[in-house]
Amino acid sequence: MIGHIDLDAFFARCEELRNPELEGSPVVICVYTRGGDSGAVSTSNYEARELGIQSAMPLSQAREIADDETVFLPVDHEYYREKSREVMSVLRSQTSEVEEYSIDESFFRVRNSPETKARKIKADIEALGLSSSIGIGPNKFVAKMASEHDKPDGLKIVTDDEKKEFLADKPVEKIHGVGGKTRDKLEDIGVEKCEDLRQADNSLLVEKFGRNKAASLKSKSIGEGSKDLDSEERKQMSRIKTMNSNSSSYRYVRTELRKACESLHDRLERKNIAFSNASIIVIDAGLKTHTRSKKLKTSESFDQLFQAADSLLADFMSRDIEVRRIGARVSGLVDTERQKSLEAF
DNA sequence: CGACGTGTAAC
DNA sequence: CCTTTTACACGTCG
Repeated sequence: MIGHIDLDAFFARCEELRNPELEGSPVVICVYTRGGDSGAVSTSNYEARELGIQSAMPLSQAREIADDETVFLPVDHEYYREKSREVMSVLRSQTSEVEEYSIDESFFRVRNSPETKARKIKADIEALGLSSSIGIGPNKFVAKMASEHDKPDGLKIVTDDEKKEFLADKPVEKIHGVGGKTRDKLEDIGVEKCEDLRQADNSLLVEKFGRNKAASLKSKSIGEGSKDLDSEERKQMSRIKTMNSNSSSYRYVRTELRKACESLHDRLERKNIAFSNASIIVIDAGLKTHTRSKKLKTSESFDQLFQAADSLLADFMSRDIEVRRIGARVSGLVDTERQKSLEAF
């Protein structure tokens, strides 16, 4: 079977750990932009969720519904990354086959006694001061649905025989890959629960979503999914920044783009990664996203990155557009270390 | 068929 | 009012 582990309110819990006085109060971890004037909620602890403060909520809105006990803190990724590494190494000491899915989630293979294994992992993580929810199922999709099922501090095992019933009454938006848009379209055709989806007319689904997505939705409705633990090779890397004020000046946006490229290139350099595609990401004042990209010969220098990005920007800014956020992205990634050892061979 | 841009989704 | 980073599917165009 496959297990899925999810750390409960991870960023907020990390902050509580280094400052226990926070415990019991609503805690909101924030991404601040424009000197704190603007921003969004990254994570909140369960006390803050009680107040209705959710991930991705605009900070202005979170401030409105907060009480005077509520503590707002800036994200500290480096610190959470450190804690995450501790957790992942505990997990790897318990199970050898692990797929780190994000900073606070992993899949792992379970060969026998799932409940004992899960309890052991949860206890080890608790010893680090963290709370986790574990789901175990016949594949990754069901495992993830199971870990979601009774968090926080949850443990849910769903067997192959149980999976259909387990999913039946779950709302479709709980399905990984179904967000707001897909939920609305499903609602249009009277599909609200997984059970409705299982019984839905195939040709109607194909009409709404196309053949591939229709098939994928159907298979999820009955709890089918992959058991493979995927490689963690990164396929792209990007850096995007909200500018201090919106601008339609190419000269100004260009200096911000340069900063994004510098920061992106630092990360590429640290990890010895070359790239063969460069893009810019522009988010306009209306929050609409635009991307422009071009294929390059395999490159690794900052100049190659910035020159490519800048030429895309010059082209894009020739029309009149008010820019809010600007960023750069690279793909076609190549590990230069491995590349060198291959060439030597 | 490959390159490119957009939309959707998740963390 | 509205962050950041990654992935993938799909449509279009040449």
